[in-house]
Amino acid sequence: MSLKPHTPTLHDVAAAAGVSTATVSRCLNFPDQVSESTRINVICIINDLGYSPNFGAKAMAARRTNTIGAIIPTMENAIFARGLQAFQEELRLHGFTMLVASTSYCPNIEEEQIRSLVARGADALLLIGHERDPEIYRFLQTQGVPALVTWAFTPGSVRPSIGFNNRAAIYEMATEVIKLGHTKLALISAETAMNDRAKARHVGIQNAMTDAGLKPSSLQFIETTYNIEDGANAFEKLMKSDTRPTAVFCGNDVLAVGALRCAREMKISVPDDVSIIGFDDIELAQVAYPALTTVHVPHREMGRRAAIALANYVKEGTPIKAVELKARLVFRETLGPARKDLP
Amino acid sequence: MSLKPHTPTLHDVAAAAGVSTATVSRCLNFPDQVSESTRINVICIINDLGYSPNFGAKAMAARRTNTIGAIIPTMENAIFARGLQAFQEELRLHGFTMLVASTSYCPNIEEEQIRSLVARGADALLLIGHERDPEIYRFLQTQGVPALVTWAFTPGSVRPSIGFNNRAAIYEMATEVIKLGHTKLALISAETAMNDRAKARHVGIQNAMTDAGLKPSSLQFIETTYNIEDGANAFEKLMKSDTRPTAVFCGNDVLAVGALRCAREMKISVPDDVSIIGFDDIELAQVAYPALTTVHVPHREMGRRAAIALANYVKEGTPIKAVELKARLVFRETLGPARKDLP
DNA sequence: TTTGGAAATGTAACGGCTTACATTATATCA
DNA sequence: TGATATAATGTAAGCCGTTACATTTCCAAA
Repeated sequence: MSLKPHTPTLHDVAAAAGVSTATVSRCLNFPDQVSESTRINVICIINDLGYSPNFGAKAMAARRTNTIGAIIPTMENAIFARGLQAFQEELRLHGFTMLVASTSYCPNIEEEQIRSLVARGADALLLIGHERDPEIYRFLQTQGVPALVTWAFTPGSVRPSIGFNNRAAIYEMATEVIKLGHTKLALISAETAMNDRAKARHVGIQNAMTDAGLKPSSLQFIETTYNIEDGANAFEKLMKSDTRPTAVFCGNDVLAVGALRCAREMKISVPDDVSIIGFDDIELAQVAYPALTTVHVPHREMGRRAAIALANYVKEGTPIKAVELKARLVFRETLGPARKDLP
Repeated sequence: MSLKPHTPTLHDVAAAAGVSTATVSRCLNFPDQVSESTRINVICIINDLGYSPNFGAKAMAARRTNTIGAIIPTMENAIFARGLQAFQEELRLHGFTMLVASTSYCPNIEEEQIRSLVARGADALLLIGHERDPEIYRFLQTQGVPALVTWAFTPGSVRPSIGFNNRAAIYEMATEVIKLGHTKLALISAETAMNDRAKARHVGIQNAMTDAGLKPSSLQFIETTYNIEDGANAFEKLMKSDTRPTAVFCGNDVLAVGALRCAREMKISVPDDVSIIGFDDIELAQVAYPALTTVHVPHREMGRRAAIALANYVKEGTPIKAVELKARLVFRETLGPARKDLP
């Protein structure tokens, strides 16, 4: 019912400028193919009329959108924001626009979003993690839309990815934790269904336990969604259990901060009574009190590299090479030696 | 150069199904106008072929996209995330899709994003705050794209908005602060250029000071960008000045948390030595230590209402009514009485 | 059997832009 | 000055859906 007051089109501009639509189009897309006088004239008219090219028509005619879609699990916490920011900035340097969609960690919504972005003409897609219905990969195949997986790097995976080895990273951290004398470990994880990163982290800790002579089955494991509140709840449960762990790994910093808050409320001292370990190293981790020991994920670097790879692929057809980045352990204040005086 | 393996089109489906394109189109958009046998047949073929309608073509033909754009200053902190989440959820209920773009608080980028979303066929736009180049409003006018302003409610504004009165909210908080004996106040603000919310908050504090008999000019005022780091830096500067304030207002919780961190590093006790007040009440505020006294902004409600208003406007032409929501003061631990023993 | 109307389907114009190809204007050189 | 290369512009055929309108099919009632 919106009273569209006839949006100006290329034709209107062309008519007003006394040139053909082709010339106007060239003014916009290949300015140097047009004589200066014509160009200036046309540009003025475009401004006067408030003309703006219709994206749909343009995409259809050019069979190219210069748009790359990014589908992330959530925007509600900063975990993906930084990587995405870098992704976007780099993309822009290459003349691409980013379209974001979020899935709330739900595979169905993710599928829907993928279809939506493809329909919108995304020239390529950035996806988080490998694990999804093969049907989706097939769909992308038929549509001819390349997809790059990031935030994960699984050695030997079929699909190229730019990310880090989640398993190895947490393995390293767990090993350090165990060295400090911790034997009773717990993990507050994201839901592992359709989440290869979460699975890898789970396995990584278990591997470290095995290699250190601990029984991996003794790892207390809670799956939850990714909110501060959830972290607090899970932590409380852990602390009230009769096999209270001395070190609690968290699937991410958000969860860890929730755990930290809960510890404070319960008057449990961190790290004296219990150590808490995060994952991601978002800003929150430094601000938390005590500051969070965590695994630093190279968000920006991942985003940047992904953008370059995708841009080059779309523009030049350069094949995408898998890149393994390194996650780094960051020791701050929430990790300490295991308490010995407990039962 | 991407080897598009001929994306299937409506024609392909029609040919394969032995029907006309119109019938296929109807199967998709008005299934009940098609006989069941035809429909099933067509749907199967669609799946086999992996057909997905081309958004651009669809938008052009239907002259409607069912897409509403949202342009926010930043995704890097959670301030807008929650409101947007609610916006999106509600939009979805009405059959609309949301497209987000962020501006890094830069007017030029905002303009660019507005044009981009309009070009992409957004049926309407959600904007943060009133203040922007009038040229942009004119552009939206010619393009026939309605825009709704949110996150702000300025009484008597020409343009309808759904938000809260930034000035009044902080006025109320400042009045409480002054009641606690604070006379030396400071404000760490976002840049106020082209940011009516920031301006309103500045004015609100000054109004409260005036009304309480304080000189508004004594308010120490620092403008900065919106990162934790910036909050810390600004706070440090304030604490090192020779007119050290006893209460520091922050433009948002992110800045406040930065200030808090700095205070900890400088061994300044909060709230004994200095009070810190945030704005927004994002999750961070509860997690901070000490927990942040702040102004609770009804993010979700704003998002929801905005979605309803916009959806109804686009679908039925229902005029958009301005709505004033209430912000609420949340007293936690970072606000205390002014210290009396200081010079 | 005929007939009228509803249901199902088909036809084709249209939407706004790009671009290959054709045409015209301008500059360059012998 | 005329021939020719080059720059500038124009023409018109798509791109892929939707939808008004036309046509065909089907069924029930007469």
